Amino acid sequence: MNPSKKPTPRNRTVVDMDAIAKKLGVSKTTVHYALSRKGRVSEAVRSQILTVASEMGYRPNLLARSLRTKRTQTIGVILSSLSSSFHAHLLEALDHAAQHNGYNIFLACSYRDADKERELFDMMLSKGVDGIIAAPTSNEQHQAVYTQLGGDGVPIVFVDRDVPESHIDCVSVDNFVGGKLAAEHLLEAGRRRLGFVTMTHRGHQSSTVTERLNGFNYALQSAGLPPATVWGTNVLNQSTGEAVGYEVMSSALKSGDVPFDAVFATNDNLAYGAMRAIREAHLRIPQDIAVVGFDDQDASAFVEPPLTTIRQPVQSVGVAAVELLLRHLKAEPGSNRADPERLKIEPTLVRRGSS
Amino acid sequence: MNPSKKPTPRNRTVVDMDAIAKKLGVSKTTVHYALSRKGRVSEAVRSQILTVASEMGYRPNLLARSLRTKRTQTIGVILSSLSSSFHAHLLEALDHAAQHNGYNIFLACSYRDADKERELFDMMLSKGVDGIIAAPTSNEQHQAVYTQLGGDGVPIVFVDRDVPESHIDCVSVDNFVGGKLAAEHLLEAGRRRLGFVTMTHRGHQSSTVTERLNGFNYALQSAGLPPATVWGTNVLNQSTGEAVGYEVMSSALKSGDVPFDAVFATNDNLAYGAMRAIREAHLRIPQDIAVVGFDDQDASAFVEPPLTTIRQPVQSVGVAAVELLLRHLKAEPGSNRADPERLKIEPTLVRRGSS
DNA sequence: ATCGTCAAGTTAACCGATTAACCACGAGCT
DNA sequence: AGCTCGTGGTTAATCGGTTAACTTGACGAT
Repeated sequence: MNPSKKPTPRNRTVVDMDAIAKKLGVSKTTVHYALSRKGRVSEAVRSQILTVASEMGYRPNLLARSLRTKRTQTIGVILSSLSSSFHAHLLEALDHAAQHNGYNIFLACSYRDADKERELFDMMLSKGVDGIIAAPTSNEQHQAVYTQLGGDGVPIVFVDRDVPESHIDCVSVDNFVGGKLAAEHLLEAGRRRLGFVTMTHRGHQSSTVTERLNGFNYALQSAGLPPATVWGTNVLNQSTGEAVGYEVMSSALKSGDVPFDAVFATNDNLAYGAMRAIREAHLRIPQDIAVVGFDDQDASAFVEPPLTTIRQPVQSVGVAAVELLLRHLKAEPGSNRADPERLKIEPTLVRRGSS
Repeated sequence: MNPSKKPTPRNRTVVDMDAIAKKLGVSKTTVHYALSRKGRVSEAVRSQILTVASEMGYRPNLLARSLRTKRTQTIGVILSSLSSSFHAHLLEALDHAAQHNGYNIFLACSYRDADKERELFDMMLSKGVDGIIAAPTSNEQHQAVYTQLGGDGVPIVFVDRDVPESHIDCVSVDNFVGGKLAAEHLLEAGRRRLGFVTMTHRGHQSSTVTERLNGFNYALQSAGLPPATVWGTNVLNQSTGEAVGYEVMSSALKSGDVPFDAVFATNDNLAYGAMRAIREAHLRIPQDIAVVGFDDQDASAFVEPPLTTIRQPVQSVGVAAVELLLRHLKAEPGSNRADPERLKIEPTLVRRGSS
């Protein structure tokens, strides 16, 4: 505002506890005790220190504190993507829960690259996070993660994807049940020729998708039907789910005779794309083809027709993950590591117009 | 896997540089020089140190390093929301650009709370981030932020929202142009009775919305038309844009006679909701009411009808913000702070079926 | 008068990596 | 022999906050 008056006097010297101590003629320790209201400091001295500290604009150096106390009040979060609706909501839930408990988030995205993911684990441990919440990208590297956990006593919690072979706690949605719910719903509505729309990343199908498919087929089998036909494609670049769903469904419909009367997409984005392809083929939803998605994104109740979908309780997953991690942080000293805790949260079916 | 064999021998003692030094009978300094390939170390000793380090599973303590070097290779990111599509994509772009340049992200969400935002700035500075990228929530606190910048020489870059009164660099989308594009497009299509759909948070309208409205009205005025009617509502809780758009449009249409032949929504989510309300009122899009959104979210090309919208080049914003910040980090020593750099990135109109 | 106790501070040693400054030794030169 | 210089190291201080252990003086009890 006022360019003639510098915002702060060229204060090149750092305001640390020594600066405050010197100014008041006391020792650094006393300043520390006053600021942390812990040790024995007279009320008079304490209040002086407090005022001087705020006058000088003292700001504690958390790096120094953490170096000594071995606590950073920071939790590392590693996700395979940040832009998807699911991950975005998950991240917000994690941040919210963390902040609520006095922690902050150190974030990194692995972009579904298992090597990068491993690097990120190392990086986070080096930076001193108190714990890590990660959505593991692939299963191949569980061994390494497992070792890391044992190695430094930094608790880890997996979210979204489980790694059954590891000894690491996990909070995830019950994807098998989700797939089963979708199939049961479609069967109930009289559909018999069911398709499954999905995608793989660099040749890798995520375990969540596999579980959804297993649950889906389990329900079909229980009804005496053969497994669903899987329509999918592999993507390398970062194409959107919508585009993939559209492509996959378009080519499935191009064959001439419509091979199914219902499709289950492994996420809502794929479903949006599939729905457009169905419309463009002049077929009606749900009369000709029913569509069920997975996620229940905000938009799903508003597309045309409103999308029937399996709701993932993202919020709950995030909160549960943070709470689980925090429990470990409090228990701490080489605690008697019982069997890993595997929290499975139930998804629910949301019936709408598309089925 | 093999429970009888511990993953790592109960290695309670930390593996630090001293441990390596002792094991080889050299000094800590030599270890450091070997590891950082900087000082004078013979090839023989260096390779020994390297192997021993990896054998012992040495992992540098970056807290200690940062305390000494005053660099954390970390940039703080403060956003007002994490779950919205725009913020999610922005965050991914920031993370990607940061990682690409050897930095990592310390994340915190302000939840549109200016007080919390200020706390977060403090927290990040305390934790020693090298710079901060923030989407400022409100304009009231620019003064404080300005002071902080001058105070500790930690560079700050604003994204998304500008704070014209501050002396802080900013990368944002040109929202005025965005609004103008939307209006010009609708006028060109022969629409004359234009509505503007928006929402406020806890009574506060974000400056981006104001700019979009200004640009919109500017175009109307240039065409000799009166300003657009603004249809909006205030939200306190975290209701979705879709729900708000639906509510607002429903009540606008309830009046009986349709007061407009086109609406411009300040984001695509609002547009999705508005479109549903229009459909439910048995009006046709675009024949009866044309709809234009803002963002160009992934889903927008796939909803029915495909949504005409103003595309925000989120990717570019993120990359530009990181690069701008990095330039400051490299320039550093109390550099001659010229006028703040204000990068405005042009949005583009994406014509689709809804208009 | 003496000892114990306690409040109020102080000293100094960390935490682990970095870095300026210094040292020892051998080769090369005059 | 004496001097310089370069190589390959070492020592010790430092970053800023924390914490165990110690000091000092006052006061009460014995």
